[in-house]
Amino acid sequence: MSEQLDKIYNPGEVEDRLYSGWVEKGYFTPEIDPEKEPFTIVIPPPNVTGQLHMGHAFDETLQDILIRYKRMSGYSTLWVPGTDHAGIATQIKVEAELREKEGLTRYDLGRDEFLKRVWDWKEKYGSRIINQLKKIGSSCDWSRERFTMDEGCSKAVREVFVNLYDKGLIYRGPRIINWCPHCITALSNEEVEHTEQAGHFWHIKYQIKGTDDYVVIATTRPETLFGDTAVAVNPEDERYSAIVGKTLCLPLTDREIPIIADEYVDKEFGTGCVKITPAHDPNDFEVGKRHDLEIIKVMNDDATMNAYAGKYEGMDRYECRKAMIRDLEEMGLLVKVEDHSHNVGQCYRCGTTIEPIVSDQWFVKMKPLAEAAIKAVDEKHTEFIPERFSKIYMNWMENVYDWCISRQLWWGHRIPAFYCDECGEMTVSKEDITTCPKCGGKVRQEEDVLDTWFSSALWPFSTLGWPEKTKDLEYFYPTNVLVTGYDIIFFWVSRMIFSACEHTGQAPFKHVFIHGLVRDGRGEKMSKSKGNGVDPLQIIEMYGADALRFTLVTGVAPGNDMRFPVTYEPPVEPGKNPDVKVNKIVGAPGVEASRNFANKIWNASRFVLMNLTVNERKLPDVSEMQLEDKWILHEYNQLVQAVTENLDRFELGIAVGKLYDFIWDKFCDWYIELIKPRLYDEDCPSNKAAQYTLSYVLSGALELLHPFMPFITEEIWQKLPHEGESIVIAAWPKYNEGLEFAKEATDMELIMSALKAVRNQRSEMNIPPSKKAKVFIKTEKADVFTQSTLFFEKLASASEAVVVGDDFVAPENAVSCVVEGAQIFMPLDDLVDKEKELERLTKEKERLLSEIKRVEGKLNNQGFVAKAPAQVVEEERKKEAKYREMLAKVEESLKAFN
RNA sequence: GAGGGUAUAGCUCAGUUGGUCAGAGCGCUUGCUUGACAUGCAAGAGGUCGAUGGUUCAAGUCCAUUUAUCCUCACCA
Repeated sequence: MSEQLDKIYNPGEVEDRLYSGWVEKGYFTPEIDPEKEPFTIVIPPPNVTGQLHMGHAFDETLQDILIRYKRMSGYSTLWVPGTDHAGIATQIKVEAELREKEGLTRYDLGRDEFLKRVWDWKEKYGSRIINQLKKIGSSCDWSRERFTMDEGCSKAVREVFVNLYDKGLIYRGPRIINWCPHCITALSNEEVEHTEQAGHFWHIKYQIKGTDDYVVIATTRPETLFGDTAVAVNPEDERYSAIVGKTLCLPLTDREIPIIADEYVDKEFGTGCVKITPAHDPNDFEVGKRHDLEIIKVMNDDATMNAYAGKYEGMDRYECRKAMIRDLEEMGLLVKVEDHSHNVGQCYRCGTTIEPIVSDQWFVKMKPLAEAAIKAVDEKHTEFIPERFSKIYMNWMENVYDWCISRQLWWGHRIPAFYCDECGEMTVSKEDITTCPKCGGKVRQEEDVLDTWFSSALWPFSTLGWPEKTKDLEYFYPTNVLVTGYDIIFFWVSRMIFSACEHTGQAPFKHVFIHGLVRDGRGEKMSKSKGNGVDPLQIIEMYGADALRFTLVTGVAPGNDMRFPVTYEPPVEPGKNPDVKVNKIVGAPGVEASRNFANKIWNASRFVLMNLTVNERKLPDVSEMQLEDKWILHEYNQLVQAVTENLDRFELGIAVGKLYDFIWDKFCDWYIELIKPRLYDEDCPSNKAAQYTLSYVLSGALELLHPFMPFITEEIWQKLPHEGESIVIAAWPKYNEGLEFAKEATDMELIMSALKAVRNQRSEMNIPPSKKAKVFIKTEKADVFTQSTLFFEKLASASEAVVVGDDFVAPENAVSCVVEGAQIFMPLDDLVDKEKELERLTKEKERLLSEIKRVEGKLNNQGFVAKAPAQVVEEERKKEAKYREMLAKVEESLKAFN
C-alpha cells in the first residue's frame, strides 16, 4: 500500500482537481429512480451578479452537508443550483457602471438597449458566483442550473400571475406605497428598513377662514402641507368641537380645506389637530377615503416638488422643507420647533429615505393566500428548525397586508397586462398579445416589472419544471429541506410557502432549516460599507475549503449567529472597523484551528498508510482483536450512531463535535499511540489485526466526516483500501451490533485512567522524562492489564518495570494515586516531595469525602429513592461504592506514607 | 407598542429528552526535537452557568419575575 503523503496537507493542490473529477463523473446528477427515495434541496439563489460572501459560504456548507449525507445514505439526491436576477440590485449596478463609464442614464439608452446591457452584464458576471459556489465544494447538480429569468421560470411567473389575477387575488389600484426616489420605484413593506433618526416637529398655524383664530398642527414632514386636503380632530375632543366643519386657509397656498372629525386622531398626542395628506401618508389616505377627500400628490417621482408646491416647485423635498419653514417663520405662522426622534424608512438597496406616496400599483391580495400558508405550518406539513422561527413566520402571516408587486424598473419579469388604447380594456394574458381581444385595437404592455421576490417565491417548483408536469416535478417535489438565514423568512420563505400551497396544492418543503448570520469578530453585521466583511475565497485560499466549512459548522447551534474573528495587518484598533483599502486579513484563528484538524487527519492517515501492508478493507477476526481494537471499534460504532442521529436532527454542530473528539482524541491520541508497538513489530501475532482495525476505523471515520470536509476525506479515502470509486457515493456507515464491546470499553477506561494517573504523578512531581521508575499497580483486575501488552509497552519507555497484581505490600517512599479499580505506586525515593505528596493525598481524600457526602445525601433522600428511575438510583449506588473503595485506598496510602 | 434571541472559563462558543454537564477551541502555566503531525505531544490552572423566586426526589436545562444586551415587526401626524 504504502503511498507517501506530504508532511503537511496542501488543500489548494487537491480541491480543484477533486471537484472537477466529481462533476465529470456525474456524482451530483441524480437518477430518477422509483426504487430510491428522493431527497431535494433548492438553493437560495444568490444574486446573479453578486459575489460570494461569508453568509453564502455558511448557507452552502449546511446544504452541502445535508445533501452529501443523504447521497451517501442511498437517496436520489438533487440539489438544484441557480441564480436570481435580483431586479433592483442588478439594475442599480448596471446603471452605476453606465454612469461611470459612459456618463449615461438608462433613459438615454432606452428600455431595449438598457436591457441588452443588463443581459451582457449577466453573461459576464453570472458565472462568477457559480464558480465561487464550486470552490467551497457544493455538490449541486449543475446540469439543472436555473436562473429566475430563464424561459421556464418566466413561464411559471406568467402562469402564476394570470392564475392569481383570474381568481381576483391580483389587483391594480391607487394605494399608498413606499417610494424610493433614487431607484424610482415602488417597494414592498419588506424592502423598507427603518432607522431611528433625529427629526423635528414643526408646529404650524392654519388660520380659520374669516377669523383671526387658527389651529396649530404639528408635522414632521412640513413639505407635504401642499397636499393637505383637510385637518382632522377627534370627534370627542371638546377643545375643537366648535370648529368642526369650518374652513381653514392652507398656508403658502390659496387653497381652503375643511376641518373634519375622525376617530383616527389621538386627542392626547401633539396638538390634537392633524393635517390630512391623503397622497402622502397611509393613515391619511384611509381618512381621506372615509371623508371623500381630494388626493393631491405634491412630489415628482424623484422627490422634487411639483406644481402644487407653488413657488417651491422643482426643489428637492428637503430643500423645499427648509425654504418653506423659513417663509412660515417670517410670516409668523411657525409656532415652535420641537426635537423629535422618529423611525424613518429607507430603501434596503440604496439607503435613500423612502417617501410614502399614493400610486397606481399592482398588489397581491394576501389574506386568502395566507390561510393555507398558516395551515401548512400549523399542521406541520412544513416545520421550522429551530421551532421558534415558526412563531416569527406565523406572526407575519397572521398580520400580512397586501403585497405590492409592481416595480418601476426595467430589469425583471414584465407584468403580462396589456392595455388597449382604443377601448381602454386591460387584458392579462399568459401569451403576449398585440391586439385587444375586445375591440381589436392595438395594445401596449404594462411598463412595470414584478418584484424580484415574485419569481423567487416560485423557485421550489418553477425550477423543477412547473407548470409542466415534468418527471422532475413529479419525483423531486415537494422538496425536503430549505436552508436559509432568518433574515429572509418574510421576503422569501413565507412567500414560497403560500405560493406553493396555492399553485401546487402542497407545501414546498418539509423542513425549513434556519441559520443565523455570520458576524465579524465584534459581533457586528458584515457589510461592504463598514469594510468588516471577510471574503470566503480568501479564507479558502489561506486555509482550504474544508477548514472553512468545518469552522462554519463547529460549535454553532441552529439558528444562532456566529462570529468570525480575523486578524489584520496592520492591526485594527479595538472598537474600530477595518479599512478595506488599508487593512489586510492575515489570519483567522477559528479557521486555523480547523486547518490544524485537517492537518491532524492528514498526518494520522499518513501514518496509517506508512504502516499498512494489508490491502483490504475488512474487520479483523474477533479472536484476533486486542483490547484496544475492540475499544476503538466500540467507540467508532457509537460515533456512527451519534453522527447519524444528530444529522437527522439537524444538529450539525454536535455531529461535527463528536467527529472531532473521536478522530483527534480517541483515534489519534490513544488508539494510534497504543498500537504502535504492534505495528512496528511484524512478528507480533496481532499485527494484522491492528492494521485492519486501523484502516477500517479510519475509512469509516472519513466517510462520516465527508459531508463536512469533502476534499481531504476523498483524497485520503482513495489511498486507503476501499471499494467503489469515490467517497462521494460510498455507503454511509451503519451501526453494527457486532461492534458492541461494552466490557472492553470499560476495561480500556481503566487502563487509560491508570496511564493518565501515572503521567499526572510524574508531571506533578516534576520527574524528568529521563528518570525511570518502577510502577506498581494494585488491582483486582490484573488480567485487564496483563491481557494486552500495550500498557507495558506504553510505559516501558518511561518506566523501569511494571508490576501488576492484587496482592503486594505497598513499596516505601512511593507516590501513589487511586483510580477507579486500581491503585498505583511509584517508588521514587529521593525524588518524592513528601510534603507535597501528603498535601495531594489529603486533598484527594477531601474530594472523595465530599463526593460521598453528596451521593449519600441523595441516597438517604426517600423521595429520590422512591421516585427516581431505578437505573439512576442504581448508578448512584455504584458511585457510592466506587468512591468508598477509592477513599479506602487513599487512606491506606496516607497511612503508609506516615 | 408587539414579538423574539442571547447572558456558561480571560476570549469565542457548545451543552440534545431535567439525572457523570460543569465542556471545547483559542489564550495562559509547566515539561517535551517520543521513528504521522511543533498546524504537534503530555500535564495543569481557570466558572456561584446574569439575578431572585418557584416546580421537582433532582434545574445551565422547565416556569415566573427581574436586569443587561441584541434583533425583528409596528408606529402618533
